[in-house]
Amino acid sequence: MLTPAVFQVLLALADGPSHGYGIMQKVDEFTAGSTRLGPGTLYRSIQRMVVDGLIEELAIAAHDETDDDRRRYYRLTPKGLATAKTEAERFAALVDAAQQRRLLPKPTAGMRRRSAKAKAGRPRG
Amino acid sequence: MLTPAVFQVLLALADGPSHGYGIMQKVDEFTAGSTRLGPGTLYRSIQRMVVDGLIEELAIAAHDETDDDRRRYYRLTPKGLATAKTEAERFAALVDAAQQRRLLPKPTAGMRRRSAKAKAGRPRG
DNA sequence: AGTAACTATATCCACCGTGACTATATCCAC
DNA sequence: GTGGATATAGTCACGGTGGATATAGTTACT
Repeated sequence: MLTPAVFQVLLALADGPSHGYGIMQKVDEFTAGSTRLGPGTLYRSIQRMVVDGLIEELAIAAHDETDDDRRRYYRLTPKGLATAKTEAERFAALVDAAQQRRLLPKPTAGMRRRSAKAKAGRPRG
Repeated sequence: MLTPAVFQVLLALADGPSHGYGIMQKVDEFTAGSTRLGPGTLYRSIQRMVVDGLIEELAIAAHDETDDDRRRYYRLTPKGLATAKTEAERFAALVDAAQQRRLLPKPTAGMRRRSAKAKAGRPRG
């Protein structure tokens, strides 16, 4: 089982490569402030994840050498992506259990997911 | 933020009152073995939750005095129910984020994944 | 140019939840 | 009554978390 912080970092990086501070902000977004990822937890989690092969640091030239020198960019490894999927399924099972117990409204068709996007590119099958 | 163990106990009790060992088994069910709640964590969590007013112990007469004397039954308090709902929403937001990032298939209308076997779903992209 | 606020990474420490093991006792089947 | 499952509970080491702190580069404002 992943730690919450690790899962959140994986989720943030599933959008594309980012640096520590950027990860923090993304996590802030999709958790709507309900969970805050402090710097201590964040950077320690990143270090552990690199060691575990879930993420890898990008060379400076790989993103954009013109931006802030201090930034260190990371991206998901295939292993990290697979791990994120597995963990997401585990979470989905819990949410499912919560729905069955009426703790959450069951998702009805087209209800409150992001409404404005009619585009909806389906995951290519 | 709730600890994972506490949330699982709340989820188990959302089905109705149960005792410690029964809670353990229910958690085993809806997590499909992906998370195991050991006795140490379970009973300590229960104690904490009683103190915090999330659950309360039932008097023996309240359930069935004929069954196992050792069993101690618990049920959700209104506060526990509300807490479970809040936490479930937090989890749902994470699952939502995972879906938007293609880590999980999006639930399409009519395709309700309430049965556990829908797990694998579609061959990922 | 000076300075304040924000960006960015990193470490330290106390707290506490977890997991695994162990202990104890009761229930049920044989 | 013996054995295995049921049932509750305590102990202990491990480690993730949160918050504070440190340090320094960047940007905005005057």
